[in-house]
Amino acid sequence: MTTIRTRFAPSPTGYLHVGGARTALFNWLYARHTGGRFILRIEDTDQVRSTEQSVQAIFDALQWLEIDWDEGPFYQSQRLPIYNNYIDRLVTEGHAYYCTCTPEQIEAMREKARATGAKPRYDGTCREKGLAPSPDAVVRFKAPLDGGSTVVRDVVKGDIVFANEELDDFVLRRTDGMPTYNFAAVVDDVTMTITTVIRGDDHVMNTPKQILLYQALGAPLPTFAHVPMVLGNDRTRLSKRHGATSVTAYRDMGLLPDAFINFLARLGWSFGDQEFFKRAELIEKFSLERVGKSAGVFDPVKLNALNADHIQAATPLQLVPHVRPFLQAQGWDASDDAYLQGVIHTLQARSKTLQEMALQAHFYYAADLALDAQAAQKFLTATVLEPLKYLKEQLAALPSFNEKELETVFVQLMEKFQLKLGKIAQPVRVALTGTTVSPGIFEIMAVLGKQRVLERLDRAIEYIGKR
RNA sequence: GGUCCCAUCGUCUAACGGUUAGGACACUGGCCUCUCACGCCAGUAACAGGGGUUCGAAUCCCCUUGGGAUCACCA
Repeated sequence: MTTIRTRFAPSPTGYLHVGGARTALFNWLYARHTGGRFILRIEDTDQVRSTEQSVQAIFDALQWLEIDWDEGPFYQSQRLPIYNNYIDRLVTEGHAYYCTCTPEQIEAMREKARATGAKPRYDGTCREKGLAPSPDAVVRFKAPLDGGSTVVRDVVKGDIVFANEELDDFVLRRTDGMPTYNFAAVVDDVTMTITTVIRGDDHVMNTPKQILLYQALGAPLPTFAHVPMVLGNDRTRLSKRHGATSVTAYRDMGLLPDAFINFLARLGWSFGDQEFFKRAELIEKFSLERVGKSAGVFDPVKLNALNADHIQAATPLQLVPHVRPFLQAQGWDASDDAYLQGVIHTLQARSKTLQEMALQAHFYYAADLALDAQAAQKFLTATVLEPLKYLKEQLAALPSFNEKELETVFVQLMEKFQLKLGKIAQPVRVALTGTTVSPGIFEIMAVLGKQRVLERLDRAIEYIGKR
């Protein structure tokens, strides 16, 4: 049994988008599942569109997703000698040839073909000329002229047959000396001994060309797995119009990386009825056989729901490093880990995103908490003045501040003033949080601690006295 | 337009010839309850259409329709 070797080969022409992330994920999962190797390769042969920042953006996104690679990153721009070697070999063996037709001539060819209703393709002008290398010559592949066909054996799509006459003599190396995508990808996959090519199904039309190249090179074919596209809500290719497509944008919105990969995995892949997967579970259960064939719509609502599940399933300790940046972005000093864990514990079940959690944590960190005018007006009334004063006294006398004891104090208070919990809870909530919506008041008090609670009760009592 | 792929609730999907077509998100109702959530229970909702094959089709075949991908010296 040979070791499985997969690769993710993005072109650095922008940030890593959702579809690319899923391709990377599937390759990574498959390699991890099979105990194979996952290779990262940067396809930067497009000199004008490739940028340094894009490479960095891809690294950042993969790092956030915790998708690590075993080999690379390899840069195609640094492998020119290798491609040139194979070009020479292909030319001497008669599989490729130099061509000096200009782009204008090619365009004219296509125009003519279109006019007569034929397929726009290279007409083979230089095919048999036996031209020598020159600065303005490209190298073209000699596509087979036999009326044969090339079949792509795809693990997710099944066998796909292409008539060879659909192919033309495509360019392998440009006049600037750079290899083209199909050629560089094949040479790399051959030399890196990639066993399994997993990529978006927008690449199926390239595959017969690549198979022909494998054959010309005398190299064994890898297994192909073309995974379906990710669509926007209008069933067209996902783009900016549909909202964020950059992976790191989801990080910044407060998604957990494990939730994001869970969502991405379930978009196109399934394991019975199971929706929730921890990372290790994904690795354990992933298989190419269970990848579906049809394109799926990216649903941010479901992504958030799954994120909420992952937030709930995590421990406060695990969430600390993920939540802290969002708190800091709000301007809070979130350096106290123990306090933060308490905060997280009370907010976990109420937050779909880390961003939401940070917003809801406002009252835990605001030094000079403002009371919502409407809430104060409605709940901080004269009738609760005495109960609040009593509460403050009782709490001040409490040796420790835990939920059980706090509850006991409230039971006594309710009895003494003949109040239902519903009548006193909201005023207390407003006093402590400034609003009418929050976690349970006992848990809040336990986290806030005696000092803050007493201060805030004081301020509420003061407020009532002034109205 | 040529070539190629795809087709189950609004969305993600299960089903691998025999099920009252299941689950999840969303939505609606109820329960729980100190607010909001969480949780629990219940409900609405799908096999694109037409032909075959078969005792029996969501499942296999063909056609139609609809959607998508791709047709570069981009990747």
